[in-house]
Amino acid sequence: MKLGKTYNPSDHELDIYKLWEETGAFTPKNRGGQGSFTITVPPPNANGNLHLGHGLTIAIEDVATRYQRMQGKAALLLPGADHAGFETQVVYEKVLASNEKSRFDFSREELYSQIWDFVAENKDNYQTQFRKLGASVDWSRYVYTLDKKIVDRAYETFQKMWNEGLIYRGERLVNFCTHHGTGFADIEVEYRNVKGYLWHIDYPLTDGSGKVTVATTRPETMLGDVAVAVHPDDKKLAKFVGKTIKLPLTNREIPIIADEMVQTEFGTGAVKITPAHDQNDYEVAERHDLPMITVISHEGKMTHEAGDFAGLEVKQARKQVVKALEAEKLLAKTEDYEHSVGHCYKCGTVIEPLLREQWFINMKPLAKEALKALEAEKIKFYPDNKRTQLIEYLKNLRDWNISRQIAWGIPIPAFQNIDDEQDWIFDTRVKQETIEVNGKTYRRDPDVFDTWFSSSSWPYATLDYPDGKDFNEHYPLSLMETGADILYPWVSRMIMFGLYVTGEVPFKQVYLHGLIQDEHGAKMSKSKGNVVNPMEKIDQYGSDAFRMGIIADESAGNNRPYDESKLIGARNFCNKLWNIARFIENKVGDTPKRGSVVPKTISDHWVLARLKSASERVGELLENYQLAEAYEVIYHAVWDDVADWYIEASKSSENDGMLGYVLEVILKLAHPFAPFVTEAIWQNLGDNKENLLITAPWPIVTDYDNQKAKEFEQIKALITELRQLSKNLKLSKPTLNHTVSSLISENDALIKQLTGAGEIVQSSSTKGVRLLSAQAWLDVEDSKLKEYQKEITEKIKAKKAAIDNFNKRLANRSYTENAPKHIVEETMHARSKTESNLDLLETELKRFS
RNA sequence: GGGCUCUUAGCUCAGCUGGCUAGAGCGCUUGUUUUACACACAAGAGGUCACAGGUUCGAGUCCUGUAGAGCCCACCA
Repeated sequence: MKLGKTYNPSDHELDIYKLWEETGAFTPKNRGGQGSFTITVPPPNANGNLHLGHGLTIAIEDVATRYQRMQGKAALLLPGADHAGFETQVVYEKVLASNEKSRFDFSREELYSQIWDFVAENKDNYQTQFRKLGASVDWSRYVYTLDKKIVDRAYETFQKMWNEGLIYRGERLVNFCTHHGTGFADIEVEYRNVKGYLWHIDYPLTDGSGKVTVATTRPETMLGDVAVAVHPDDKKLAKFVGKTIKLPLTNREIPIIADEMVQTEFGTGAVKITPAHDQNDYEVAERHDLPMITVISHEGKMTHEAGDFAGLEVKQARKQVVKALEAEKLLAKTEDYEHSVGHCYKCGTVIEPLLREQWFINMKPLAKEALKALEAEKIKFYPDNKRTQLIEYLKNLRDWNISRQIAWGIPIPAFQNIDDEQDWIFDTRVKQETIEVNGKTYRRDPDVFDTWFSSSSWPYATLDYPDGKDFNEHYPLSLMETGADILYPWVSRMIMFGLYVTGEVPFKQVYLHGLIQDEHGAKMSKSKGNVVNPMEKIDQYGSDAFRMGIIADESAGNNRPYDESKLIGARNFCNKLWNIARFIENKVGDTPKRGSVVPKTISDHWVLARLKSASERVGELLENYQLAEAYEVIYHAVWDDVADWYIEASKSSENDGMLGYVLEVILKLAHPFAPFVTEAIWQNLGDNKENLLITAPWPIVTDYDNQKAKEFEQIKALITELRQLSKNLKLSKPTLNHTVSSLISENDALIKQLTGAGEIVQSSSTKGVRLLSAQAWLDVEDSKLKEYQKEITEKIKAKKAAIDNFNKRLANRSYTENAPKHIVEETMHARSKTESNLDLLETELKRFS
């Protein structure tokens, strides 16, 4: 089949992907490699579109997987999709809003089934996009986070924790979004700096002997104050401890207590204690056994405890309280004040710390095991500093609130005795609202799990823990590759859960990629309109170009701006591969003679040397996940070594077996990065239908004669020098004289081909310009030699500087004595070579002047 | 307050265990239609590796400090 002039990705990509899929190429199968290689793809939202980060994830994971597959390992890239509880419900609420409905119009069951259908409608979308990216995932193992096996694992884990006392239910301060009506884990709260005020309020002592001034950013919470705290050693304020205060705007009397948490130098040195709405205050109240008064409801309104202010929105209440205090002349001062306030990461509503009953996991024991594993380096991190970072995080880990008050998620398998609030039991009959156990009636907890709770089991749940075949063969995973931003919420928890449930680390390596920002380094966001859509880029440049372009800038852990020029470079590279194939097809036909590789010319030996080194180097780099560097090595092996040198050289002396072989090797090398174009070529050349490139073995390059390879290097240097001189001296078809170089005479056709030299003759004439790379002279008219003088002078200068450098180093006895022998030898070699070049140049200069 | 990064060519970045006469892509300059490719070929220009010290025979690479940029965590009433 004749290949077209340029590679047009869209002509091939769909067919090629279909071919892989239909032939079962993605199914893990050991082809002689050592063991298995396994990655579970971090599941994207089932209803969403892939963004650039997903594109990068797939590119990295697929390159690694394809490389390992070619190493003969049973390679598995396992795809999945996430129900993404809260995220998806938020999206669906927007859909409802556009139909002038809200979640309050439906029961949780109704909502759940509506969202189920909504997601089902959009699920194909993401699968199509994975295919466009060329993800070599095994679709037969596709897992959805609401699949039975995932839910079952979540329930088992919950039960195990319950039985072992790691799960507790308690009324604690919870980060609550009053707009979305659900609590969050600490880690999900987004803190932002907010300009506000620090209000100083006078609290009169009950005995009338004076006042204590407190400072607060939230005056409305004073209605829920239960004490005022001062530092026990505070020189001015400690004397008030034990007295009481008549709390303004209420008729309550509250004590003044001493607690070390108070910082005397901050604010007024006296802190109002509102345990129901502040984490610190909550802890103080626990220590001092104080009551907790809730004045803000889960809807963000003041409760009946707020007296006259009941029913007001928090913001309104704040204004009203300030006004009332002013009226009573109790507002001592209002200062501008910037501080950090928790916000809902979806809607931006200020997070209210509210007292709620929720399920918590005691994280200490889990973190302890994870710390042990991390400190023992049981998991290799790319980059390693993320491991250190995770260790610090785990040392200070707090308990995890896993209850969410939303519909879309996995129901928590816990039921409460309707006659005894304290009596909770574990039961998985969550489809029923009430169950009977031992003659008692229990009502289901209406909440669902935090989505991260079930995703924490991802590595083993997807592989059919505990007794599935996959679990046996593929666990622990070889690699967990994901965004550095979910190191804490996901990676840390997978490690803890993996250790807790399976007793093993869930993966042996972690690769964390950074964020792709826009071209100016700003975060991409829909609202800014600076989002780059990977699917559009694939349509524009092709899937391979997208993959390589996005990887070309990648280094573990670092954020980097999106750079389209890299995609363009990669697109050109695909075209280069295509045209190499086209050239070779013209020479040797559709069926390159694989297997009959006999290197004859020095360029044959040389290209084998280059390809061998590239193949080995790429292997090393990929084992270390230095993807951008591996890509660069392949890029230059293909473009410089094969296209610019080997193919050009072949035009003077063709070796069809070699051409076919060289093509085969570069297609294999490039395949992990550019799967479509390489497979498209492979399929076009000969009958490869039974023999796909995707499952072909990684090339082990055939033997060559190193001496001959080196000879080509010499000729290469000669050619480069000739081209340089011809260009600088504006020569056309110059004659090259050489004395007795058999290398030159044997390769005169090659030299002529690549330099446009006119004649190459063996002669004793030393007329013209002496080359540095060989005992040869380029025949140049005397008139042109004048122009060359300046260049020689400059070259001489550079050589002298270099020699000075070498001399300095070699004169230093500490260097010659301490540096490794081969380094010193290299230096000496370099010096003598530079010196002889300098000699030649100086002789030349003398001759000209 | 704590932790972690980053600063190398006009732009975006590599440079892993110190040996560099510092690399790549894109851009730029000059020339070329040459048995596939102008998404091309050939030849070039361009950097005191943020700064200051230190360790070392030798530092872009290790250490300390300074300046600037960023990310994350924390109970900033």
